[in-house]
Order: sequence, then structure tokens, then C-alpha cells
Amino acid sequence: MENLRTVRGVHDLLPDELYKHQIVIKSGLEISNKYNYSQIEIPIFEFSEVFTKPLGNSSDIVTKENYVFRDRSEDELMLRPEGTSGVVRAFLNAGLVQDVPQRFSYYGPMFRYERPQKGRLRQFKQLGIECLGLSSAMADIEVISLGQEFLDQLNILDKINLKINTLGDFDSRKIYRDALISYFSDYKSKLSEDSIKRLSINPLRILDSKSDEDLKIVENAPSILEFLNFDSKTRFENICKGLDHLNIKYTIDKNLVRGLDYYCHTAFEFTTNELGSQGTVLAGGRYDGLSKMLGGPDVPGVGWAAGVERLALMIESKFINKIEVVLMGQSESFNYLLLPILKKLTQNGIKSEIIYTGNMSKKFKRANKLKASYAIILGEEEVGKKVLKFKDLTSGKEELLKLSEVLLKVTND
RNA sequence: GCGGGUGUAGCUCAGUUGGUUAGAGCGCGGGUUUGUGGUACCUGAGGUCGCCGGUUCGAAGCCGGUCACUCGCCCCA
Repeated sequence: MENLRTVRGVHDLLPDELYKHQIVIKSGLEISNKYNYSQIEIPIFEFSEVFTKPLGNSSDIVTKENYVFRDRSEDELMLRPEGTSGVVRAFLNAGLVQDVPQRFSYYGPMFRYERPQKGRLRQFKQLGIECLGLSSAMADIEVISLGQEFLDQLNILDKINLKINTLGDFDSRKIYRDALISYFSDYKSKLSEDSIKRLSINPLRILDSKSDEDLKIVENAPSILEFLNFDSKTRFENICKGLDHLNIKYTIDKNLVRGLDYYCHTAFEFTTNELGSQGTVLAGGRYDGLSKMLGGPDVPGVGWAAGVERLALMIESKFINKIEVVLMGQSESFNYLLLPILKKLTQNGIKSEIIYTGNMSKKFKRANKLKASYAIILGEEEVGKKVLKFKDLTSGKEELLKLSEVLLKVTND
């Protein structure tokens, strides 16, 4: 048994659980489609640079959490740890820069070598949308609104909070970053071990530290909002105004930051406290720098990704595999006669199954377990009269019918 | 990668201070029913007690290691 298990953090999806995933994915794609975001599919692995260039070496995603390998032609490839880079790469590749805006949706597996927890796996699914080619704040609002409606459709909005912040444009952020470094440097001896490292690698990360020692220092740290230049400031105000206009509730969290280098301006997270420390259920922001980092022209973009497993953990839904008709023969030799009947039923869209083995009693027990509505029984008597015995398994009523009559009864039901 | 918890039948879990053949409920198989289910009753199968090693006359229970899950950190959807 030992070597039959799945790899750590990689799980099988049995019908019950898969069903929930499908509900999440289906409603995500549906609502996106209504907003004219067209679904695309991109490879699950790319040349490593597609991820290493834009994600930056300050991000754990590409430094310690990646699945990198060489194929037979010695190319260095990476299983995708996120979707956005690949989508933008595909967009550039297809020459769609000439035809903006472009709105895309996608879903599929992502891979990160992390310590698994509930709602955090090494192979997990994300569903995301990207709006490319619009620098207007309107696009940010649209994208957030779409995300909110998605969660609403899943009926979990009452368990969700929306937090937003701005990282400013690259100029504002650079000045802010310097201000943070100088502020935190004064407290260097009191910072947590992790945050001392962050100070040189990614000082913004100190802001969302959870350690008690850091929290006190962070409390009085300079806020990004004070360092925004005019454009960045009005853009953020416009976004808040837009959300108000849509009656979308949010809180401004000045400590909300992003791990990935390509983000700028808007950052947002839909979170829940139902999933322990994996509370972020849908998150995204603006990434105007990404296209250029990939070697393309300047193309603004904004989007989000949602964790399918995390959302699936939150929705109430049970997979009930109900079957309409079961077919059973008096003995094995009648199974041959049942095959064409099964074919006819399925051709008429009726979900059916032949119960091949066991005596009649066994077959009926099996029919109950399958939650079948009707049974078709075929034996000597029926063959002689050229009819089928049709039994309503709820009422227990039986009658002798022709196949055409059975089809009518079941399809009209 | 770091720290805590857990691991006994297909599932949910009992198992006393270490003591002979390791239990229950549900589920599964067979029967009461040779062409009829859901209920009921009878009955049976199924466990290397996660894995490896150690302590002991003796380990499911103690110790060490390891693997998996889980909670927190890091990070993130």
C-alpha cells in the first residue's frame, strides 16, 4: 500500500468532492462569460523564465516553492505556480496587443512546493480572470465587482470580507519603500527574525507580519497613502468611489501588500475566517509592469485568481448520483436482451444501468443503493408476452409495458 | 523550511497503570425470501494497531526515527 499513495500535497478527487469543484468552476466561468471574459487555456508548464522574470527573486513562489525540471532537450521548464504570467505571455504571443482590451478567464491546476495544509495543496486549482490593455480605474472596479458577484453566486458572501489597498505607481512605491526601510531600520533590533530578512529583500512584507513584536512597530509605520503622488491618489479614490457606487462593502487595509513584483496600484483580497490561516479565497490587483518584464510592450492589466479548493470547502452542496432506470434480467441469459434496451434508454437521455449479477433480491437491493426511480424487469413471462415489466420503485407499482411506453413514461416524468 | 497535535476494520471512533484470541456503530458478504427492494431478525468476512527500530518476560499504549494528515509560522489562492 505504501507505494500506492499519492505524492504529498497532491490529492485524488472523488465524485463527491469533484462535484463541489465543478460547481465553483462552472459559476466562475459563467459569471465571467457574462462580463465578456472569454475562457482560454494555456499550458501547465512553460519555460522557467516566464515565471522567474515577472515574479521576481524576492518571491518564495519562484525561489523555494517551484517545480522545475529539464526535458530531454535540456530546456529548463517550470510547472506553473500561478496563471497570470502565462496568460499575458499567451496574449503577447498571439499578437493581441493590437486589439485591446482583451478579457480572459481561465482555470486549471497550479503547482507550488509548499507545506500542505487544509486549503493548501501542492497541486491545486485556480480560477482567474485578466483584463488586459485598460489602465483606467474602471477596469479595476469591474474586476473587483466581477469577483464579488462570483462569490455572491456561490452564496458565501456573508462569510467574506473585502480588503483593498493601493501600492501606488512604481515611483510612489519606490519612495515609500525607502521610507519604510529607514523607519524599520531604527527598530531593527526589535523586529522579528523574519522581518529583519524582509527588510533587505521585501520591506513591504513586514507590514503584514503576524508576529507580536512586529505588530507594535508596524502600527506607527508610515502609510503608503501618504506617499502617493497625485495620479496614484486620485486613481485609488476613484476606485473606492466606484465600489461605493456598486454598494460593494470593503475596508481599506493599508498593510495589505503583494508578494509578487509585478503588482502596482490596486491590491485586493476577499478573505474569510472560516478556513484558518488560509483565509484568502480570491485575490488580485493591477500588474502594469508584467508585460514589460516578460519582454513585451507596456500593457496595463488587472485581474484576480480564486482558489478552487478553498471555495469548495466553503460551499454547501452534496453530490447525489441519482439514476433514473435500472434494468434487471431474471437470469444471466436475459442480459443480452437488456443491452439494446439500455442503448435505447440512453439515446433518449435517460440515465440507466443494467444490474448484471445476483438474484432478484440482490438486484433490487442494488437498485435501492443506486437511488433508482424505476426498474425494468425482463424474464420468461415478459419475453413471452413481448413486453417489459416496469416498476415504480417509489410507489412499488408494477405494470407490463412496451418499450415505447416506458420511454414516454420516464421522459414525461 | 520551522514548531505543536494526530495516525487502531472500507468509514466514524472505543481500547483502563504495558498482560493471553484487539472491540463497537455504520458499511460490506450470506441467509430468513428458487421473480421483488427500502424495514426487521439471524449470520459471516474484514486489522502487520501508519512504517522501521529500541526498551521489556510481554508493546496498540513507553522511547527514537520516518511517512502521511492536521494546526500555527514562512508564503500564498
